[in-house]
Amino acid sequence: MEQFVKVMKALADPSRLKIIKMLQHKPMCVCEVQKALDIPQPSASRQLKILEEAGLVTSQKNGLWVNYMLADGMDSPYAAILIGGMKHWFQDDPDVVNLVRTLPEIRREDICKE
Amino acid sequence: MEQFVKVMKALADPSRLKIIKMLQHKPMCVCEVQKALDIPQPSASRQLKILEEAGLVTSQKNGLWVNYMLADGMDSPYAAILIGGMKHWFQDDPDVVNLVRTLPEIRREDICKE
DNA sequence: AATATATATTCAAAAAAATGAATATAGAGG
DNA sequence: CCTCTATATTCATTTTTTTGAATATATATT
Repeated sequence: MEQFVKVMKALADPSRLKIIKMLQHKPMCVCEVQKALDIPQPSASRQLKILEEAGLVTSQKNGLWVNYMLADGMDSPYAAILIGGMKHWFQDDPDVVNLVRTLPEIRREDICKE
Repeated sequence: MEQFVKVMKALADPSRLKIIKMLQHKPMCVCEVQKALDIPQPSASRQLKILEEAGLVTSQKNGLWVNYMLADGMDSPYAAILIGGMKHWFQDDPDVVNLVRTLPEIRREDICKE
């Protein structure tokens, strides 16, 4: 029940939902998320951590970068069903539509060196 | 997305989860919930309201009593899938097991007139 | 080793949510 | 109309989350 509550809390936030919607399209590093949502870097890092601790997202280190991607939900039935549902939900949300549209332009090579 | 967040927040609380687990067995009025969870009456009322506003629970007035029961989720796909999942989840949680075991003894006729 | 960069953490302040106590409302019955 | 009872609401307080700013860590490069 504790783990379920953790998943619910992680998903009870629009920024984090947007992150998940973006990760449905491609893995992203912290600075890409930061840029896409136009939030400070520590904030992006924290949101991703919350999602990861809920089992909704996993990360993979690659040198200096950390790739965050959707979890498969194998270890949490709660995470699994929500990740599944979210594939279809919010497709028409204006914010999400916009975000996803700008996604191809968000590339770490262009963005993070500033 | 706003509605989804509301559902997540409603479910991010152990007391409210327990209420849902109880409602899987029978409709309950406020004072039954109050007694089952051993919480103050206003607290029971508020928790039920939060669940209702999230579309997870509906209510039906019957004279002085208000019957709360699980929603069918017809108006919210989010609520629907969570209500569905929760039929199977937490079945082994000690708190839930105990609660459900005491449930037959919680009857408004015996309890509320005090 | 020194520097640069992507990410993470800490800590204080702000915002949001939960709780308890008191009180209000609404319907039933005399 | 008055009272009783189940439920709802309000308000002040406390607890929990969130946020921003500053700083720390880790890895790559020179």
